[in-house]
Amino acid sequence: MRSGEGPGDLDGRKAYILATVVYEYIATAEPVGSQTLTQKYNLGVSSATVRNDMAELEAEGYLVQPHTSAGRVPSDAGYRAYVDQLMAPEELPVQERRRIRDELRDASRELDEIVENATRLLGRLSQNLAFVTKSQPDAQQFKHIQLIWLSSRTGVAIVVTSAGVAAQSLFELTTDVTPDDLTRLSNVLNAHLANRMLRDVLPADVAACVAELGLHDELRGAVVTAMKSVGANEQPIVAAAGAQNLLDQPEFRDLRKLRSILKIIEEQKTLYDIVSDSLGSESPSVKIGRELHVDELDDLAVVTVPYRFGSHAVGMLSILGPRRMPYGRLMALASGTAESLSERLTDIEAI
Amino acid sequence: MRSGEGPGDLDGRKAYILATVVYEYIATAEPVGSQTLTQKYNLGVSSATVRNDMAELEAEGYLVQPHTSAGRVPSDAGYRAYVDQLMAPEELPVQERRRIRDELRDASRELDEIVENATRLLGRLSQNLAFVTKSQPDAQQFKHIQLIWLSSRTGVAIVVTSAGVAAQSLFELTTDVTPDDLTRLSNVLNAHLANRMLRDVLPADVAACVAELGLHDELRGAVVTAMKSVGANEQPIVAAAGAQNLLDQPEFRDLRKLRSILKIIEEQKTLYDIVSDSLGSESPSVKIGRELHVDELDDLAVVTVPYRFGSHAVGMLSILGPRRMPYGRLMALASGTAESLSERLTDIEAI
DNA sequence: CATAGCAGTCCGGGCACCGGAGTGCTAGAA
DNA sequence: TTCTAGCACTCCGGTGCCCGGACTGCTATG
Repeated sequence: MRSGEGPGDLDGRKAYILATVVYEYIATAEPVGSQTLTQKYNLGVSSATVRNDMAELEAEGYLVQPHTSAGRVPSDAGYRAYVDQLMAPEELPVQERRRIRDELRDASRELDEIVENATRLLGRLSQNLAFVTKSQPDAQQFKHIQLIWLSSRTGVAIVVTSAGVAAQSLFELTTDVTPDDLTRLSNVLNAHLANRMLRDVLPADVAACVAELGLHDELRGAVVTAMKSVGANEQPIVAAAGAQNLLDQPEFRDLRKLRSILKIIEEQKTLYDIVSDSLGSESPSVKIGRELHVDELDDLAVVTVPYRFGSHAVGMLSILGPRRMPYGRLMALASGTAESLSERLTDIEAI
Repeated sequence: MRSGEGPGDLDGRKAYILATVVYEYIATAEPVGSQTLTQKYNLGVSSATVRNDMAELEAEGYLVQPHTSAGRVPSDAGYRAYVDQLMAPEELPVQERRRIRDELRDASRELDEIVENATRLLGRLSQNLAFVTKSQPDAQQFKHIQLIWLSSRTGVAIVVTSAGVAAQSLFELTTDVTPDDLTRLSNVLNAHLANRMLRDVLPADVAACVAELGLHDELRGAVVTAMKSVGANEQPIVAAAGAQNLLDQPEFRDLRKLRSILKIIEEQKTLYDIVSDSLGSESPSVKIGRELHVDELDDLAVVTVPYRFGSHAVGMLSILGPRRMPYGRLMALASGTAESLSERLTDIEAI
């Protein structure tokens, strides 16, 4: 932090003015001037004084001016200070919290579908784009494997993990097996490996099980491949909902920008990258503008909160919207939704 | 067909003029005037004559004028006549056909993923929105069921159909079963029901199998539920790709329109409805403007072609774009992609 | 250190204007 | 008849201009 900058010099009035500018800009999407401020908010000083403070805040990097003789707009640093220090944290009204829970209640029993419903709900409530990312599969626990006999030299392996049924994988052998072989192998594997973390299951463990039954070593490959394939073909982004909400925001007037953003949403990879470093974190995080490290998303921001399945954080629920988003409310909304989602998922696990 | 209208009066020159107007408008997105026409195309008559013909074509409903003293634009009927009678069918160049095949070749082995890749490819090549719908699951063949024992009163049923592994369904019982019970029941079910059409599998059939082994009738419910759930939780739309391409078209200048279209794409239900009546059809179909019966999609059109898995048409590949789309090329492109996709899928089935 | 007043800047909406593209109609030629 | 040439008329849309409004920064003063 350079001297002369940073939170240190956010004394009472200047801090309040910064907060007010951010707040007002979030509400109106118009650059805010000193006069608007003194009129709408009870500052107790004149507009000239506010002007001086705003000039300082600009010099310190918290505000920027779109052009001379325009009002001020927050910079990334301005939003950051707002989120970290100035903003009053919001709570979700009980009533709304209940509504979220209710909406998630009568959803299906399919894991992905529940998560998807939560995402759609969040997209609708937040009036922004909501999306959800699953954590790395190797942070999942191995629960169960079932090898299914199809013909004497082919079969399907189904792997169940702590995140639900997760992968099926065809295999082909050069030697014959019987349905019974596969059943016995399934049982041995389950007995030996159940509840281990997936990343801790080594090919050698599998080989041991295969050898124990005197089966051909080929099967080791089939099983290992199946386990590897958990998550490999699984999309990191389960669902995204509410893209059309973004159009309402004035920052999307520019069609070219809109186009590249739509592309990013559709490709999903970039979205995943954005939240990937918060994956597994237990606390909400906010990224603003440049902090996203994606040129096209310069004036957007993302709020990310974890959700749990049982006791583990297994994924993140995020809201993508204009940098000028109501952080307090969206954070409360995301947290509330994630909480209800976690509860719902945990109910399911209890079966 | 009312007298005085319809293809009947599309004699040589007028038909040619209509075709040219549609062609030109598709290329330029500008209303076409009589002069442009005589200059760019070799009509052999003067612009005045063309004007007269165009006035007639307008009276007959094939063309419309955005406003007095503007050129003409095709109506739904105009496009329809173009597609059905006037347009020269296009073939995909061998080279392009090969490129499509190559792009699909090294894709994954997961069925849904292959289909999704094809959709993305089609979106990219067509520069429009591509999406894919699966046919009703009860048009699928039952292949295999596996009941997996989790605890003495719970388990998972996995149903494999001709469209690939399709559903898993948890069940809970009030009486105990052994892993062996489930394995035996799986075997009996497979022996009795394999290769039947899913819709022809009756609860009574399942009950017979359960009774044969002297198991509790509860299991019938579990199995039937699992079979029902094939496709129930499956999204009718597997993938949609290329929404951002739509932004390039001048017809999407209107943000409100764009917004409602995005919403429709995201919700998917409407997209499904649009193609649902062609599902299972063996031939390509085109729907133009009002024919879609969706107000918001008034000036869009859809091209739909079936793809096969083995010998059955199991889904439809569609392109959604402005009504002013290059029908010939897009139909060729969609057919080509569907063909390569079908081949690829059929290769897989051979395993 | 805060304030009042003032001169200066810049954006953006509104308006009038005009050129261009295209039409329909009528009268005359093939 | 059927086509063509010519003409008057219409309407859109881009351009340039102007002006009001909303700011700011600066300076002088309490």
